[in-house]
Amino acid sequence: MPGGRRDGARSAPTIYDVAAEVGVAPSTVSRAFSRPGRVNVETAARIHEAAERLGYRANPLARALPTGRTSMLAMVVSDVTNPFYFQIIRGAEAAANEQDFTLLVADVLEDPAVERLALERSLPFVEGLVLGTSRMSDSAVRVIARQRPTVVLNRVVAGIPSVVTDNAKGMRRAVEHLGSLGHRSIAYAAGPEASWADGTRWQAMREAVHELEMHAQRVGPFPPTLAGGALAAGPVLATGVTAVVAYNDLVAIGLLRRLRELGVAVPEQVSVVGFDDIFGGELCTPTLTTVAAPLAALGQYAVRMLLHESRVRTPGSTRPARLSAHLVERGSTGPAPT
Amino acid sequence: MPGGRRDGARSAPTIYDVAAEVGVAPSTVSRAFSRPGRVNVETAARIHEAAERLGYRANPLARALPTGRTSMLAMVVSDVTNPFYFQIIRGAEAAANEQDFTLLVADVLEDPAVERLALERSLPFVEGLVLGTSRMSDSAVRVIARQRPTVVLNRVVAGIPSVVTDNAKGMRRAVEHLGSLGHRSIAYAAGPEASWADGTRWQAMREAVHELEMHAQRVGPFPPTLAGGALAAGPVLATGVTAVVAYNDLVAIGLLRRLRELGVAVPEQVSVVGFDDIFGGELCTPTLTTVAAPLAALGQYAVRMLLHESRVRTPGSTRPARLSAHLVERGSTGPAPT
DNA sequence: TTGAAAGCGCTAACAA
DNA sequence: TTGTTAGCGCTTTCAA
Repeated sequence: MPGGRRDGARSAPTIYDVAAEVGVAPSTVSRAFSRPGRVNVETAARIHEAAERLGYRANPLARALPTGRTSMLAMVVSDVTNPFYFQIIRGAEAAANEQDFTLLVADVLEDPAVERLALERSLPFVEGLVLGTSRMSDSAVRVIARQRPTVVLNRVVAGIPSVVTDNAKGMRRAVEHLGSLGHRSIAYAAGPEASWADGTRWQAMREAVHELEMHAQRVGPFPPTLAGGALAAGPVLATGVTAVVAYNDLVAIGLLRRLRELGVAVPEQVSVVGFDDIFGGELCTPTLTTVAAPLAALGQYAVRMLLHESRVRTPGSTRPARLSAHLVERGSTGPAPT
Repeated sequence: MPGGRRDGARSAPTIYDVAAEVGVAPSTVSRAFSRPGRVNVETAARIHEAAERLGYRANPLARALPTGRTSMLAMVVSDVTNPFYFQIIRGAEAAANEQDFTLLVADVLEDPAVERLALERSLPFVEGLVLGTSRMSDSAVRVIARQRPTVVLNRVVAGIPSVVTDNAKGMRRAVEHLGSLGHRSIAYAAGPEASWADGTRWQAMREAVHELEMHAQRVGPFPPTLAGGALAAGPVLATGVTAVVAYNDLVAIGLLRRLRELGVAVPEQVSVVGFDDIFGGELCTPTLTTVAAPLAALGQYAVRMLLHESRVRTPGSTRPARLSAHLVERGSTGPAPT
């Protein structure tokens, strides 16, 4: 007796129990649930009534075996403790729940080996996945995407659907903001060189300063962490700029704190702008002006794309969906010193 | 042809393919993987070799159907965006991975209805669950626990295994610290009244001040959020105490910020202590002195208990495991004003 | 519209 | 130690 259940402790009712109760075939019960409309309304009613009475609940595992439909999606994030993901996860989860899917969140600790393992573990259970800032190579991503519908977040991989923040527009807003405060010479405290976001942000800054007749220089790269931000302080000061845009908020906050330790007044002497608008940006002193990425929307949109893709069974548009960012002006930016 | 796979696109190899390749029965292949040792070493070797060659991967869904073993655990948290959970989740995930389990994280948005839905959705897939700060009633928790091995976090439910922070000892440390700084009269900015942690923390403060011949008063309750902390500022100041311990870090940080807006110097005029040591406590100004809950350990321990329990198939000890907390002294506490 | 029957891929008694 | 066989609970073809 496999499963070791039918004995003693009454196991959960199955379609067989319901079928017997109503006096129809199990397949009819199955149909009544999985494709309503393909069964006589009256029969269906009796089936549902009996199911209700018996406390029947479909066993998703049993359903998944023949169909592959688990109603689960995975979201792989490089680091769950990174506040950057909070809203993204929440948005993704909301979108998944909306369509009766469960979201599996896998934390890969910024470690490619862990990432591979997590993927291997969850892949068989899920109908699709969204890769948040994956550390895998483009080709590795493509290998995954061949096995399950996949959407990548904040990165562009040729041939794979993706949803990204409109970094260019966001950076543009930041530069305009600084320009309007009288800053002419600004710096970019760069993040990991391998990062897609880093590349687009710096590129966008160059274009923006050009148009606005300002001047930009890049310092770094630095780790995308508080510590990285602290590291950036020296190099940034060395450039003599009056404002700096950091790769992300963590770097910006780290920078803020270090500048403070060095006795450099923010924003009086140097203005600082972050990127992403994570939790924490308004805890620090001064509060952080930052380019707010549409975090929740990113997660939500990615899941919707994924579900759409897996429904229509076709790769879908491969042109990245660009969600716009906006500037949140807080205390870390001010008029350029004279 | 159910499953709609066997056609065209070659579907993943199964134990049948491997069995045919090696010339043994499928059940032998099954055994070779699921209970090594119960098969001739040499046969096993040939099986593994062939499996490797064919790229065979066990289908966990198929395994789960007859056995109920999905190798998945669920962790239900009241709010994924609450920094309190970051390390807990990570600890839990690490412990799960250690034993080849996948952790499903479900965010229930502090909403009992969502919680019920999430539970309903994930329950059939998992072999056990840890309930992090569940909003459910004790009896609802017991209902769940009857269906799957369950461990509750930071809460004590009679008859259910749980792992909690040693709030009493933690609070004791905080009070001692304040006492040693010369504070004699302190306040507790309370959290939700329904919260188990809130009750034990306040209770512990009363005992500690009693022993140390200090004086304590309780203000609140306040929502366990930044906003709640801001709300607490007025009432706290009204008490005339020189130090306050907040229900948690979020409240403490909110309080810190509001005090600052009100022109009250921290720690010169009032010392503030938080609870939990979440990310953010060292971003604020001044940095936050806090009782550090063993977050990662909590998650880790909970999962280990769970796995143990589900292995031995017996409810296990129902006495809460108490993990100790320690005080992190930072900038928000200082000598009592004279 | 419904029923019978054959799987999905794996596990586990039981017998050999 | 291995093979045979009967499921796990559901879906889906095919025929009625």
